[in-house]
Amino acid sequence: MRTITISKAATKAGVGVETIRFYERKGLIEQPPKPLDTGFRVYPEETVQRVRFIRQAQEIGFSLREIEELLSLRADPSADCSDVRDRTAAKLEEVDRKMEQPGRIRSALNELIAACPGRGALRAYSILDPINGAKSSPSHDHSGDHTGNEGEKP
Amino acid sequence: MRTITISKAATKAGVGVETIRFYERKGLIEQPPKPLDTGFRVYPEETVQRVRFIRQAQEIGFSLREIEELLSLRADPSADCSDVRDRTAAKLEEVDRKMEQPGRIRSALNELIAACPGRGALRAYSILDPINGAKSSPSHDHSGDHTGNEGEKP
DNA sequence: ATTGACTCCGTACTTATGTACGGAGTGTAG
DNA sequence: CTACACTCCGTACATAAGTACGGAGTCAAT
Repeated sequence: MRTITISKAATKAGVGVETIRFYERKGLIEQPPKPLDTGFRVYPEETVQRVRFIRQAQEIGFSLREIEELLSLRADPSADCSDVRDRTAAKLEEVDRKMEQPGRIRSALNELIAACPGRGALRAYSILDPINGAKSSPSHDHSGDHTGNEGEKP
Repeated sequence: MRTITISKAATKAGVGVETIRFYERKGLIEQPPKPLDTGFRVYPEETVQRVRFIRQAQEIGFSLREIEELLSLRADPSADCSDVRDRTAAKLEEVDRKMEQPGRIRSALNELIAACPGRGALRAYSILDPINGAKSSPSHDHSGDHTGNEGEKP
C-alpha cells in the first residue's frame, strides 16, 4: 500500500498540516501508524478522501460532530445492522431537510434575476419576498402571517 | 403596521433575545425604530421572516457574512441592476454547488442502508466507499487516484 | 405604589474550528 | 557532515457565532 507523509496528505486534501493533526485529535481520522524508528506518521491515500469528505460535508452545514456520526455509519458483519440502518435513515432525513432550503433560495435568486432587468420593476424586490410569498402591493402590508410557531408565553 | 417587542420577535423566530440584538449589531437586521419615550425596540413582523431566513441559510452552510450578501441582493429602481444580477448569479452558482454534495451523500446513505440488512455483505462498507467509487475487492487497493489537485511542492 | 416581567447597554464568557509558534528530533541532498 | 526541509508535541492565539451577566430604566397589573 502506498503511504504518504502528513504534508503530502494535507496538500492533496487541500488543507494544512495542522488541520490533519487537529482532525486526528478529534478522532475524525484514525491515528496513523508511526513506525518506531522515525516516529513520523504514515498515511494511506484513503485518508485524503476522508479529509475531502469532511470538508465537503462541512460546506453544506454539517458540524464536525455530525460528520463523525456520518463516518461512523458502517455496515459490516460485526455491526448491529438495525441500529446502523436507523441512524443512517435519520441522517438521510437530515440531508433531505437540508436540500429543501437551497431549493427555495435557488428559486428566490432566479426570481430576483428575472425581476431585475425588467423596467417595470417599480417596487423594491429582495430575496426574502418570494420566500415569504410577498404580495404585489408595497404598502398596506398585511403581515399577520400564520406560519405556525406561535410561541407566545402564557 | 403591527409591531412587536424584541422578545416576541425572538420567540416567533425561534431564537433568543440576545441573538436578535447580535444580528442587529452585525447589521443583518436593520436597527428598528426606538420611540423616544420608551427607548424599546419595535419590530415589524417582517423581521421574524428575516431571522428565520438567516437561520435556514445557516443550516445549509452559509456564514453570517455570506447571508448578509444574500440579503443585500435587491432589485429596485435605484440599484445597479447588472451588478445585482451578477452577484445574484454568483450566489446561484454557489447554491448549486452546495446541492451537489448532499446528493452524493444521499445516495451513499441509501447504498449503506441497502447494503446493511443483506447477509451477503461480507466486507465492511462505509459511507466513503460509494463516494470514492470503491471497488468490490477489499485488498489490492490501487489508490493512485487522479482527482486533480496534485499540489506536490516542487 | 409596589411587584414582576420586560428592556436597555456594554462587557465578558463559551464553543467550535482551526492556525501559529517554538524548540527539538529526523532525513536527505550536496 | 552540514544545511535545509520536514516532523513531532504541546500550547497559545484567532475568528465566528452566539450566550450570559449586571445594574438600571419601563410598563402593566394589582
